[in-house]
Amino acid sequence: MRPMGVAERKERQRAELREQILTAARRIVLDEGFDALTMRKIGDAIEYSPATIYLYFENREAIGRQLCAESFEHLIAYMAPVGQIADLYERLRALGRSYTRFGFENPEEYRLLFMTDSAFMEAFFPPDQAADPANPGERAFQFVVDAFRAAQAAGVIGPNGDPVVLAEMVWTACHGVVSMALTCPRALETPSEALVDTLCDTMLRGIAAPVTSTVRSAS
Amino acid sequence: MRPMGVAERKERQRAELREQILTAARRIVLDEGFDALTMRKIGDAIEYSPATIYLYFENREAIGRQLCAESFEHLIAYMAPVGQIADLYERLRALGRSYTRFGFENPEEYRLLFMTDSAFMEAFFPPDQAADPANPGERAFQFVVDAFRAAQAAGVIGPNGDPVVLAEMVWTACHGVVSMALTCPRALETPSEALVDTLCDTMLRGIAAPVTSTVRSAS
DNA sequence: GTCTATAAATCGATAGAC
DNA sequence: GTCTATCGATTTATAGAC
Repeated sequence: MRPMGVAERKERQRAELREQILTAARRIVLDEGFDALTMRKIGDAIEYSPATIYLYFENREAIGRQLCAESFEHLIAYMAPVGQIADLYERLRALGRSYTRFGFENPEEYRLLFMTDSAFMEAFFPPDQAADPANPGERAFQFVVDAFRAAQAAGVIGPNGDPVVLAEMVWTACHGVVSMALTCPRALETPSEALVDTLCDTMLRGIAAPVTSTVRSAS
Repeated sequence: MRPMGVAERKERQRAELREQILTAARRIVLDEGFDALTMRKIGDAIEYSPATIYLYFENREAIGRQLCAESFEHLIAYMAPVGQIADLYERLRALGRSYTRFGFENPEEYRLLFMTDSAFMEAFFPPDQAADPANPGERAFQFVVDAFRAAQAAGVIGPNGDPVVLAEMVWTACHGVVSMALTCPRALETPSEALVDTLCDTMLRGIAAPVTSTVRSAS
C-alpha cells in the first residue's frame, strides 16, 4: 500500500518549486527589467535546468503574466489605504500620490505593468466590454473611478464629467510623470513629486471650476 | 595631376551613402520599431554588407541618435504652426493637441523619442545645466515654455506658476495619454483625442483658476 | 571602400536519456 | 521529474582579403 498523503506532498512540492520560479523571476525583473528575464537565468537561480521550467509554465510570457497579476496587487496595496481618508477631495489628491509613489518606489514593476509590450496588459484588459471585477488591473482602476464617483456624490467636485473619463484623465496624467521620469529623468527639471502635486492640484481645481466661466482676463 | 574636384566627389558620395543608411534605418524603425533595427537589415536595404555601415556610424546607437534628432525636428514641425494662433489661450490648447497628434500619427517616431531607453534622450538633455538652444529636444520644449510665458505676460492665465513647471506639467500629462494609448490602447475606454482635449481644458482651467480659492463646496 | 567570413555571445524551446 | 545536449535562430562587431 502507498502511504496516505503522497499525492498531497507531491502537489505541495510542485507548488513550492513553482513559487521558487516566480520568486527568482520576480527578482530578475525587479533588478534588470523584463527584457533581462531569461529561462537560463531563472534556471541558474533555482538551480534547475532551464528545461524544467517549461514543466511549470508554458513559456516565458506565462511567467510574465503571473508577475503582472502580482504587481497589480502590489499597486492596489499602495492605493487601498487612501480609501480611509474621509475628506473626499484629499482622497483624490492622495490617490495620485500613492499611484506615482508606487511607480517611483517600484520602477521595474511599474515598467512591467505599464511600459512593456501591450501583450501583457491586454491580458488584463480583455476585449470584451464587461469589466471583470476579479481582474486585478480592472480593480486598481475602479479604485480611482469610485473615488471620483464618491466625490461627485458628496458634491465635492461638482457633478460635471463622467467619473470614468475623469479617472482616466488623472491616471494617464500621473502615468505621464512616472513614465517620463523612468525613461529619462534628465528631461524633467522639476522634481517628480512636486510635478505630481502641481499636476493633481491643477487638475482638481480645473474639475472643480465651473465649465462655463473659463477665466480669460485679457485679449 | 589629379583632376580637381575628386575629393569633392568622394565627399559627396560618402554623404550620399550615409544618407541612404539613415533613410533605410528610418524606414525600419518606423515600420517595426527601434528594437527591430539591425545592421543586417540596413545592409540588406542599401545592398551593402553590414560591415560597411560601421565605416559611416560608430555603432547602432549612433544611428539611433541621428534618427532622434531628425524626429525632434519633425515634432517641432507639428508644433511650429501653432505659434501663429493669436489667442494665447487657444494657442496653449492647440499645443497639446499638436503634440499628441504627432504621437498618434507617428507612433514609432514617438516611441523612439520618448519611450525607448533613456540613453537616447540623455544625449538630447545633457547633464550640464545650460540649455543648449541648438539642441532640437530643448527647442521643442522651449516652444511650450514660451507659450506659457506669453500667456502669462498677456495676463491670459494669471501670473502664478513657473512657466517651466507649467510646461513640464502639460507635457508629461500629454505624454501620459500618448504613451498609454501606444502601449495598451485597450486600457483606455475614452477615445484618446477626447481625453487629450478634456485633459488640456481641465489643466488650463486649473491654471487660470485662482490658487487661493479652491472650490470645495461640501465637507 | 567594400567585401567575406566568422567570432562570440545571446536566446527560446525541445528531444530524448535517465 | 529532471537532466544533458542541442537545434535553430538571433544579434553586434571585427579581422583580414581584395
